[in-house]
Amino acid sequence: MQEIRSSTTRDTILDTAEALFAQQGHDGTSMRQITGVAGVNLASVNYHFGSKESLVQAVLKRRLEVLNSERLRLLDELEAQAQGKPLKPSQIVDAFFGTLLRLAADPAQAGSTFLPLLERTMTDPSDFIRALFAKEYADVLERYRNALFAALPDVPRAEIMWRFQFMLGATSYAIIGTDLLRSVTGWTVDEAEQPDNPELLLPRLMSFLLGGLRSPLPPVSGA
Amino acid sequence: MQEIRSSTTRDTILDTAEALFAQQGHDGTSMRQITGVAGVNLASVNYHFGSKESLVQAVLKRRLEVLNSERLRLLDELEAQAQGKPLKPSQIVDAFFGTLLRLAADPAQAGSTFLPLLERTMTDPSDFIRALFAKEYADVLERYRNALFAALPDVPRAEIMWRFQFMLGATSYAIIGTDLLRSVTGWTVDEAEQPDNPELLLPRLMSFLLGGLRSPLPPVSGA
DNA sequence: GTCTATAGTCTGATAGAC
DNA sequence: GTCTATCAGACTATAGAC
Repeated sequence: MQEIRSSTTRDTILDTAEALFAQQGHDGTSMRQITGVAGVNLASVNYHFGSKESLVQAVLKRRLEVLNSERLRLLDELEAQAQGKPLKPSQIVDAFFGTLLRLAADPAQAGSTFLPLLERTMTDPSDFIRALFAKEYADVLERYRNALFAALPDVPRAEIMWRFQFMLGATSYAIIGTDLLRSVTGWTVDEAEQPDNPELLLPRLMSFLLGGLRSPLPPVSGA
Repeated sequence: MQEIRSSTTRDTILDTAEALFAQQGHDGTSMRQITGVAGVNLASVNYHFGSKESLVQAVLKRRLEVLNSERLRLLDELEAQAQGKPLKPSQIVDAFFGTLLRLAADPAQAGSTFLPLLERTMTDPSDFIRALFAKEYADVLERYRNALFAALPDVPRAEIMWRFQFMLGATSYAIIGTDLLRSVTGWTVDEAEQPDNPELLLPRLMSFLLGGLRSPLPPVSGA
């Protein structure tokens, strides 16, 4: 499909735009700034991507494809091993949310810049963003939803959906956590650790997510 | 300080801007659009607020003051009742996060429009937004942090901070939950319930948060 | 206090030379 | 494919009449 050694200008634009969008949002970033920092011509964005909107989509899509295909691959693997039996909730949670955090440790995927961007974009109500997410997430969410339903047959499905939503939020804030709590609250981690190191963050998050997922059902769900 | 019966133009601008910011973000909303929808003159924003940036701050500040003073009031009340003994984690969590969700049910505080705006703004890295949050949240977070430390003396403080962060995220996504999961995933709640009814949502969230907060510590924290 | 008119700057996009 | 030059429109902010 693509020549092996293509890509200089196009990828430079993608990388630069990704970094700037993460810092300033796509609204707050002009094409002039992107091309200026990238050292390419202003017109090249329109030549390669057609419009700014398409550039935003391309930036997101490049990473989402990697993220979600890895999630699907892991789920395939787990289900093959289980041979038809339901998976353990912890396996599902790790495959979905752990994959996201492990991506943050992968410089090849620009994890440390892409993940804050992903988080900010998740809550962006623009139509063209919502459309992209709906498309990119459709398969993965369908598969994981069914896996969770099978893993937790006694929990009402509406409850599982809500808890999935809560887990999404906790994970999002885990990703931007270092920035957010520190800047808003001035709280500091007094221990000698790197809080943005996913090897430390992941077990913390997993423990929290599984505690929440398995917690007693609220009175509401006693249908 | 303020005349009892003042406020038409100024409050109309605040209300309109709040609604538009929630839908489109403050970047994506122009003063022309605000004044157009509000039916006031373009120049009146600068007259009443000085600049667009100040208007954004005023919109946020108006609600944050109500939210956080209620949080402080509840904590005062709880601590007075406890007479020096540590509070229960569930009391603290409900006073902090429950107050946020109960605001969503209060039409007088425009909860259903303000809360999505709050969520989107939380992750906005603009300096003038961060400065506002730091200022508005300083007291509340200091008080609640200490209450949690006292309530959970056996849990390492760094762990408590992280779990607080995770709870913030879960709550944020609980607020925008109806929109997010539904539009991105197409998932529907098949039961006959109003998912955005906080009387149903609150117990669900509380159950999840407390399950996460109390879950076994990850190996990391075995310091 | 409210308005009109406009200054001054920025935006995304494109036509056309090379 | 890459560039310059530029268009047409949007923006915030303000000066000044009423």
